[in-house]
Amino acid sequence: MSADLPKSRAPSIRDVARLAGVSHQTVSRVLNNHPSIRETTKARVQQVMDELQYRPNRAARALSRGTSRTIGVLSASSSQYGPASGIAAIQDAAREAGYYVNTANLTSADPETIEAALDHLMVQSVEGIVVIAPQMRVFDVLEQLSIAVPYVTMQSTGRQNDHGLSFDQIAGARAATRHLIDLGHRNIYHLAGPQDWIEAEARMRGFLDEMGAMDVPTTAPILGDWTADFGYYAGRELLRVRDFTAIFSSNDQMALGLMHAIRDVGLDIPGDVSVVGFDDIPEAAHFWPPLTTVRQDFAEIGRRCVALLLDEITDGPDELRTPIIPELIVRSSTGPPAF
Amino acid sequence: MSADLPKSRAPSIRDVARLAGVSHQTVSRVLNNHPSIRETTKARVQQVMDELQYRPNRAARALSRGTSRTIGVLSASSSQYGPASGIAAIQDAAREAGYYVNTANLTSADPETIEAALDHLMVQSVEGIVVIAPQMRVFDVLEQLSIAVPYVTMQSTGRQNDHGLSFDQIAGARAATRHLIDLGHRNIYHLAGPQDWIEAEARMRGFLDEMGAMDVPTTAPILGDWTADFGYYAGRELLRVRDFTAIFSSNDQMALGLMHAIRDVGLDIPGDVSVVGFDDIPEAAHFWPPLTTVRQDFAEIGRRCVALLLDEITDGPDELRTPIIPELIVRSSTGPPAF
DNA sequence: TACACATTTGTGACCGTGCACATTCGAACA
DNA sequence: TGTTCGAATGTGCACGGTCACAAATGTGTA
Repeated sequence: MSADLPKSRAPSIRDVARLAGVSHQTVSRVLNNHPSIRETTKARVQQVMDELQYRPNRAARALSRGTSRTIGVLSASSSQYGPASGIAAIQDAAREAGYYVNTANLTSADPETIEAALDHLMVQSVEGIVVIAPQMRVFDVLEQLSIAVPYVTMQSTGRQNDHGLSFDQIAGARAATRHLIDLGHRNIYHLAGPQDWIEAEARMRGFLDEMGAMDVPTTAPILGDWTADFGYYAGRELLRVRDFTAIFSSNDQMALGLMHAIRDVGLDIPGDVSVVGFDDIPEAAHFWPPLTTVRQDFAEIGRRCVALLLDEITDGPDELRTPIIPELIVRSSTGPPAF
Repeated sequence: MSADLPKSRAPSIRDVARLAGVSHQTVSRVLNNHPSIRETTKARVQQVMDELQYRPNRAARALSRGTSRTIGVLSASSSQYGPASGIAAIQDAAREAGYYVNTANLTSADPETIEAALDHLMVQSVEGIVVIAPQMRVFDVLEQLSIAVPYVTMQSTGRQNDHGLSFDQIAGARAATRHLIDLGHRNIYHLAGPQDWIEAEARMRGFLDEMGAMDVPTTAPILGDWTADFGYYAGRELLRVRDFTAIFSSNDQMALGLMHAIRDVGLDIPGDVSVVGFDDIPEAAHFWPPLTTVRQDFAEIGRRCVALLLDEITDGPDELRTPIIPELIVRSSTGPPAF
């Protein structure tokens, strides 16, 4: 209410400079804590900045140095637990590193939508992209557009030019499958995720690999859509011909729907049918029965994604690519077969 | 590979102008589709833009017009279903309106954290903020800092200067409570959300109001933390003295934990205890038993938030503030009391 | 043909910051 | 006291758009 008249404009670097009796460049140096600045000068400038409540203008900064300090997130089904925790972790990690995050959601998977979402990110001149929509065709579009910035994804694509962060989905799926085989099951179904999803593919491969390695005959996996609704529907269908004693579901939600269907027809879990999920969402421990599942640490993966991306932006080492080993959480939805 | 030498710089408005044989201002006019531009000129410019793969630079734009076309989201527990769907909806709606979204997560609720998160948003000169972290103290900080931009929240705060979008939580909670009373229950507990949360407060008030209106004696609500784990723990505690026939939980996750605890001690749902949740997360229909709950359309609320905020930014009408009426979804977790 | 007037286009400055380069300052040393 | 050299600071311009204003061009009418 004293000297600070209601200027319409926010204070700029030059306003600070004037009041501190230095040049605007000196103020800039204080901002970026340049080494050769006298302590007294620095203190004086900082005091004026406080008084004026000065905030650097991000747009001007971005324009001037040609770099935005922003990373983009390309994400599908971001209201689900997995993607959502990943996004949250990415945001926290990015903010910690002084970066900003912009997210573009994919509402469908056709090329135009993907392209539009990418455009939305590129227009903001993001310096890198984390892809949480691990559908193969997203990568097709990414490669085809020859995006000018580095990108990483949470899962390994298995392609030549792999930008993936290999959380070892295959090992996780194998552990889950092995658990069922070890319990004595020989008729095991796999409820997979949607075709085209990298995670679904990897988990399916893990299932098939383990079944093959243990010489257990396999039936074709059922392709689902990740939802509990689909799990229920698939369960009802499968139970019309009851030729199995265990099901490995590609995620916890579908497992929940499955268990619902199994109980609906009056069967017991795990007495009649064992169920294994994947992800270990926080609710899984309270399903009925508590669900045996494979824990995936989304937060850790999110953090790694950012670290990897920033490394790539600044051309760092590759050690972050060592895969994360998943953990099988055995609860009460699995047991030996009845006969 | 012809004229476009590998310039290091991205093409600017002036590059386009040169090649199209017009002034840079004309190009700018094409970009902002100014009315008085000859069709032929416009076409020519647009063709050059395509050839050059020109993209307007957002930073330059923001700097020049002093407006960022960005809104901020301040969010807590953003990996949970509710906030996550809200955020996704906000992003979609904002993008549709030509706005960008930046999110800041709150990892804790102490003033410094809140202030830091707000700072993160303000530095990006957001034009408005959607608050999805409806803790009272967040608003304390918001008011105290006298934030220079408009903000809205999904829930009504009940304060004088209300920035809330009134999804009618109280009505929803009353409907849920009424449902239990109508079934004949007279000993009903309420498992509330954390103190300080607006939603928790509103649902609790709805519960108490309805109980009072129907002359049913009330016990003090139990304050939880929204998690299934807590629901389980609270259930175990409550069941040591079994003096109730129904519980109304403030969200579905806690209801899930509750049901887990109830079954663990060998009781039947709804035979011995009825349970009602709140939110209707997609999994609720597949809980065991399928959960009676109050549906909340997070996506719709998210869209409204953006609409309301943009209206406020541009000083529009207030009709969007009419509350959304929630819907009670009756499933199988509720029934008449045993005696 | 000349004039008024609307439509279309151009010119130059400016937004706030960082960079390259120039300058000044101050201490150490001959 | 003059010289040298690194540390500290200043100057001017560039970044890529938009804005206000000026100029050119086109159109209709006397």
